[in-house]
Amino acid sequence: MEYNHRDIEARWQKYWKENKIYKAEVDNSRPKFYVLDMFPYPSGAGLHVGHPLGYIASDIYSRFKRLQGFNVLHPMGYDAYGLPAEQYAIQTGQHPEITTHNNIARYRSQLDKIGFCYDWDREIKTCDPEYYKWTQWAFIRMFNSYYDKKLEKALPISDLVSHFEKCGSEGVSAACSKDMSFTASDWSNMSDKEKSDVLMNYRIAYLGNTMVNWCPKLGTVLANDEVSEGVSIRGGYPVEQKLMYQWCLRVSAYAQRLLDGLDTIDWTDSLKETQRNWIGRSEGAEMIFKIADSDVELEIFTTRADTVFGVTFMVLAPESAYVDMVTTPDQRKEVDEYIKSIKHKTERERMIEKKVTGVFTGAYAINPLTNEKIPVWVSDYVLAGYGTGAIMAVPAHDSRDYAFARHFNLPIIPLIEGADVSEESFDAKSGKMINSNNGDLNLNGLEVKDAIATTKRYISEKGIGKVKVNYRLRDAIFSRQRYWGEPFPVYYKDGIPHMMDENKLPLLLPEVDKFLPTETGEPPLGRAKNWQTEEGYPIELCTMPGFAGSSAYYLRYMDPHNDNALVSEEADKYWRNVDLYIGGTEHATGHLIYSRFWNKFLYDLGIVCEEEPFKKLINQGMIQGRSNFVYRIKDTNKFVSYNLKKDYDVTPIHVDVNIVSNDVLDIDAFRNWRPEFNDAEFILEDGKYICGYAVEKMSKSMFNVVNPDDIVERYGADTLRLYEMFLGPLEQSKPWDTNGIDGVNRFLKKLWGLFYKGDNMVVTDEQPSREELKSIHKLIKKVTYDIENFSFNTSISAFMICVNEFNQLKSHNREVLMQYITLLAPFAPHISEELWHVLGNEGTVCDAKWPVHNDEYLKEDKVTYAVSFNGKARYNIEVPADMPQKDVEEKALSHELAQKWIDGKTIRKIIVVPRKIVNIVVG
RNA sequence: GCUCGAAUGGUGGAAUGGUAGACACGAAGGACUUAAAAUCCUUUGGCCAUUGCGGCUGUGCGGGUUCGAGUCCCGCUUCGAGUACCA
Repeated sequence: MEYNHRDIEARWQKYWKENKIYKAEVDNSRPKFYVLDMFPYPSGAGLHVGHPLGYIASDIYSRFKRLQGFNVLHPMGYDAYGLPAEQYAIQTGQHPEITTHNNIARYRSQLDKIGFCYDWDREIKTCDPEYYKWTQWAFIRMFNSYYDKKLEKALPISDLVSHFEKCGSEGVSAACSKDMSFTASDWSNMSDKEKSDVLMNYRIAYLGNTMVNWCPKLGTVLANDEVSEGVSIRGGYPVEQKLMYQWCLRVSAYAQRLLDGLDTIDWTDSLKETQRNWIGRSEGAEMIFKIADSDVELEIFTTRADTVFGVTFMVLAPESAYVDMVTTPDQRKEVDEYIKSIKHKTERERMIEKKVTGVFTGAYAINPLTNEKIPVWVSDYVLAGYGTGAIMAVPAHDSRDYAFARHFNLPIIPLIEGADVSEESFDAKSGKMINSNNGDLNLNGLEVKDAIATTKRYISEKGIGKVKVNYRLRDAIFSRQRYWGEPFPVYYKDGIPHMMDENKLPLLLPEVDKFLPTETGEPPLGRAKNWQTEEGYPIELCTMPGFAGSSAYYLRYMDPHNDNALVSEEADKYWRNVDLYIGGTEHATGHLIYSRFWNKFLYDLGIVCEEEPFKKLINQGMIQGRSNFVYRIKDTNKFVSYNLKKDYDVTPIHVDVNIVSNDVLDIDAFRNWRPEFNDAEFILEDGKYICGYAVEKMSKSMFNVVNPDDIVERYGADTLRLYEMFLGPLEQSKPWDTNGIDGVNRFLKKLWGLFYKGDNMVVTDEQPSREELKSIHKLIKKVTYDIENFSFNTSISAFMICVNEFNQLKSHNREVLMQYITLLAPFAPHISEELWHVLGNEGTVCDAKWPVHNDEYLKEDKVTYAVSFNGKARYNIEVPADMPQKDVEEKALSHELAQKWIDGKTIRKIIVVPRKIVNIVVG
């Protein structure tokens, strides 16, 4: 019997599906293991061979854990809301739901062919009302909560209301947009609207006026992680800053916990570092600078409290509220003009120009340590969104302040010994302080580090500042002016937002005639008929962003059909959190922050029992495309082979990689590929046309997309799975190259050959030989170790070596082959399943037990030592494994070649590394 | 600019501080075949020697630690990823 992957794979996939082999249930008698893939956005292009890389890895690990006796939860679903479906809907009028469902069906059929062990009964789609009900529910809970900074957890907003009723804002330690101060009677005298506004300042999901990334081309707001270098990540359209009244999530309240939590989880250092940078904790001081001849006080944040003696001017962000407060009448016109000129520049333009601009406000501040009057300027290099939107400028020790001072001729005072500030600023945080003594506070001679601490202490005591920690992490903007997203469960009564009754969820996404904004510029939901509550109150027109649906999907998988809770207590207590999460790094500052935030919030509410959602995370590398080129001689239809092209004037042309094999062009296929190549002529080398190649992104336009379906059809899913893993280390990015796939396919055929010679089964039943046992136990040890370390490429090498050994030993032993098949089952489940039955087993290979190696079989009778002189290996000696060290040394020295390398010199030292090396030091 | 990561044959890549290049692809030669495919065998880092089967050299560059460094430490170069007026 031949190895026929088509028959085997189709048959077993059908069997697994019909018998629900991979169904997972809560089972308190067995330990759980939760393996999760980042669920895909089902794009119209379908899967290419790069997509399943991470899925194959997680599938191997899931099957491995299952064989080890764990109860494995391994689900899959779809992140179904997203811009492409909506853009497509705008162009074609087709409802995004239809597009999305078609794409999902396509993804599903592609995934099914690869033989994953997903429990498809747990499939979820974020656009399914049964699912997004819980996204809306979580939003309501966030609206009804505030964050207590002292207790470091979210609490019901009603607690805060009771506190206001009793004591006003006194003693409140809640995370808020801006500090507020009012008494209990102030509170009781407030109107409903005023109370609502005050509470908005504290809610975790709140409406706020925030500077947002507005993308005019997409007609919507974007979150910080959806923007890169001033353009939208999806589409690459310019993004500008705009003040808008938007729903936001108070992620910033969780900044410290998000930071601390990183120490408790097993993620790569680089990913943790990315999150740390994104959270951007900086310890410093907040200080007050009084404005001369005015009541206004400027509050600034600095990490360099030691440099106050060198502050020679202040700078305000153009958007700062301070600007209006301090600008003098005679400077008013100039300041207004400057701010206007900044406003209609996009973020991108500002960044590209990098020109020093600014304007004097006419006001002077007083340096609290020197009592000197220093000018207050406005400039766009100060950001409104960070700190207080105002800074103290120390040109000698900050390059931006330095550039500004140079440009506007402001004084520069060096504060660190030996710092030469004639050409550039001295930004280093080290050195001895100078010029820093006002009689009361003397920093001179101190190291920068100590000077910072001393100054902090001093300003706290004098009441001119306090120690403060700042975070770069912003609140997440949660409104999108789009159609294809979760509707907010919010209605407005007298202009005050109210949450809908949780029991009436889900609030279904309404139908609209077009997927565009209304004529009056309202979001597409403005087109929905009767978009109001039963009582006639209008419902929110924005929808939620893409990350809403993906923030808690891993919890829903635990209990996907529960209509009464996001996840039941029983399911949550059992499955707890994700033990292994596999996905790309691109979500480092988006999904992976939001999910952690969302989970921590639910943890505070007592809904989930683990504070971190993803215990271990592996980032699989990207699979790039490998494009092929043909070289057309200019102004002809003649193509010259790669190594001969230097003699001609040629234009490289992308050629479909599917008609190229090992860089050799299939000439007939090429002629048929496109009409203009029908009569193409070729200059060949050795009778072949060799193509050039380049590594590029995998995309249709480069003709380098390889579809997994084609590989499965030709070689089989098992070969695809093995080859994707064999390609290189999981976490490394690498180009797809179909050259070499024959190697793993050959391996499977060789394996098959251990069972069948022609049509005869050749499996034998005698006792396995010592060599066979040694070979298989070596493999058990290696493969177990490799899977645990995600070194799938090297374990496949080990499988190949073992098959070659069996072939040499002419080994067809049933017992040994059974173990081999079990080890291979995670990698190549179909052929393993088939051979498992060939060996006469019932059930499925999933019922097997993962073998454990026995060191007894790995013991050698004899050991080879490499004998080296001064570290340079010269010859080998073979000795009995249990030979004492002294005798090994003697044997090494008694070798016929020993004298040659000792060569009259004396032996200084002999180092014996057991079973490895004898190093003889001579000299 | 800052942070993190990487650099090993023609190619993808192996090497708990212990004989660098496992395994695979490709290439070359051979066997089988009328022929091709498939399969099997041999060779394959470089240089020299191959009627002496061995020698030298070699993991981006320069130092260091060590009996011994691809691996550890210091200083560079190049490439990749992330991030960026964050005070």
